[in-house]
Amino acid sequence: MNDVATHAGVSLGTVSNVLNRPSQVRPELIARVRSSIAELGFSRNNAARSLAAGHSRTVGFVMVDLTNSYFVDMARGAEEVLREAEMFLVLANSDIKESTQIDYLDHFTQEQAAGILLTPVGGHLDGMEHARSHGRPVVIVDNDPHQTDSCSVSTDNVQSGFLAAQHLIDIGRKRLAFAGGPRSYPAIADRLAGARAAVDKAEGVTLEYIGSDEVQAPQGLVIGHDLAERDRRSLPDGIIAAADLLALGLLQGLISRSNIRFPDDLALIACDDNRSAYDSLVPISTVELPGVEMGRASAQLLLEEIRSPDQHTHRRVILEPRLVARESTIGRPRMGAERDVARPA
Amino acid sequence: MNDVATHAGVSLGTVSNVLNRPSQVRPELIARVRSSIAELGFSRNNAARSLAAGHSRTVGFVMVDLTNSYFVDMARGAEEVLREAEMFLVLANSDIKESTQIDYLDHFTQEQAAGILLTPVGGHLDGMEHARSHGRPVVIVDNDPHQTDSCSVSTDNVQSGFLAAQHLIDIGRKRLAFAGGPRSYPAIADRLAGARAAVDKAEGVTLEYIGSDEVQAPQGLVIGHDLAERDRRSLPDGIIAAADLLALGLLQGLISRSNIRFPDDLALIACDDNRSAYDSLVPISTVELPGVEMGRASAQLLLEEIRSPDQHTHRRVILEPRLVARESTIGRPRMGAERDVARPA
DNA sequence: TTGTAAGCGTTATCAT
DNA sequence: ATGATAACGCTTACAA
Repeated sequence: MNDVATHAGVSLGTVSNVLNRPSQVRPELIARVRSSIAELGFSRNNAARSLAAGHSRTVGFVMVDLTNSYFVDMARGAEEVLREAEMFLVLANSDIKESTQIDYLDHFTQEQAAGILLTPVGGHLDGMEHARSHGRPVVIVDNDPHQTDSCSVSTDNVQSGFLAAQHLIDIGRKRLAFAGGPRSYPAIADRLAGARAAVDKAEGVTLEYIGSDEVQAPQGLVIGHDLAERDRRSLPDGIIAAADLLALGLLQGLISRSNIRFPDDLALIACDDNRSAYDSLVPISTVELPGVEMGRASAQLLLEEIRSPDQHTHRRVILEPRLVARESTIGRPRMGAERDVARPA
Repeated sequence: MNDVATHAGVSLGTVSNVLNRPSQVRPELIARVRSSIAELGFSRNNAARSLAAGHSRTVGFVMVDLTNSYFVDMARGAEEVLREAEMFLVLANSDIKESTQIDYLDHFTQEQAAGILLTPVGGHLDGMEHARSHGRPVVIVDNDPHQTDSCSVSTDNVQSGFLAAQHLIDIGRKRLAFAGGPRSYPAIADRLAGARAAVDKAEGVTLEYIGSDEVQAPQGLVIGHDLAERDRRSLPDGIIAAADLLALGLLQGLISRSNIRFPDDLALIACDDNRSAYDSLVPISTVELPGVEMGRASAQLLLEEIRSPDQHTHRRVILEPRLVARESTIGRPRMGAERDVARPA
């Protein structure tokens, strides 16, 4: 920047002003400085900026699972609002390891990050306090810690389960099942509770619980295979899967080992939407989590705290999920002359 | 750090030495300083470190596609070797947008990143030169620019296609098809060329090309549906899919609309492994890209250039893919008494 | 409106 | 082995 000043024949301060407060500089000088910058190929030094300013223009996002589109959507949402604020979002993969999460939290703290977004591994907030105590605002995402001195943005999992079950009830299903576990995981427990609430509210509808120790595709496949063995009368006519990969596996397990048709014989709906799983066979209905909106909301809360740390008061934002009905519950859109899917014979 | 020095009753320089060169400090003082650090809850300021040192200890990875496990594997591999070197890896999502890629490249440059890893969007290297000219080492990943002043790490796509086709030939398939496009995409063209090479080398084996404008699941589904319409004699007995999601769609399209059995009637193998797609139905054979190894290799090249910028000479590393035979080509492992899969009637 | 100069918290180079 | 001290390149008063 010194070189630029010399080259443009102005002082260091003026160059800084051109960069940060151009309105306070004579147009003529602005032009001169700008052309010097271009000519010299000058690039600002953020280390120096951060040191002088006391914080960087970077927000760090410590993420649990990069391969899940839900989280990537959050990153997109957050990036969008940060970009408007002329800040950058960088990601760190905690890879579901608590110690890695702490490492990155510390790293962003040392980097003087403007703020930190955190999807806590298994709800663990360790390391967050350290970041806060060093002046780094933190927003908890996809997790509602109920009790904490940070803002948080999460989704209403009870509502997810409720919407899913209600949808099945609305299309006339009576014998529902909720598939997925473990129930010790709050998100799962909440969804189950929501489903139960919807069922209890309805007349003559039952809810069966089918557990699993994870909610990935393989567990779904196993459940699907098990269901395929059942005699038809004991089969549920509507299933709520705790997660979409589980639903995907379940669907495939059932289709490959039975003649059960979706949604005619069985309607299937998932909670949570990892889009990568849906481009196939029978598009699965889902209660979609508002990933992008969550990202936006968290970035906004973060910006608020960054800009006015004093008058800022923490908030817990809970966003509502949205029902997306697809073929697995409402069947094919009636247009065109395509053959039915999932009807092998 | 000044506070620590005062608190421990030593000089600033000594604190710095305890942190960076403890071997040159008397054990007694080390202990004293360390306990002061703990007591004061001191956290280093990386902005200051980077400013003084001329570079940070952070490597930036500008990634095209976060939701693909292939790239996330690279991040894991790179992270592993960087961690040993006491450096950090942070990720930026270019989201397949060239302008975003450039933005992040500039950002990491300004941040004085120790180095940059780049999976170029559509092979575009714009912005890289700028980073280099400002002293930031860059390693190109998953792309072989043949001509450039950077190290690069890529996979041998021709070999991918070759291995896939050879595997089908080895298990006795004669009428092969290669599915996927567009051929203007180098990775696809190379895989096709490799497949062709294997076919040409074999006796009495033919290769059909089935194009598509993308290699995602929906295109696979369409191809699968089309194939289901064919009369059985004109059907290939072995298919190489240009990418795994394409293969997944293809498999599902075929299973849902025909009685074709895998691998009995048709053997299916994919190039490229996005693991998220494989936990289902018929596990699909694939020619796996060595994501983790690529990440490790790129980080190593980067470290080399970071540590000795002068005597460093650029290298192009090309890693070999690996055949992973699964059920879609070699059938079920013969153990246990499980029913056959994919045999609806 | 523009220039001057004092930090920001380290690293690294000197003496000691 | 330790203590001073000069950069590092910017931001931000404050002075002109």
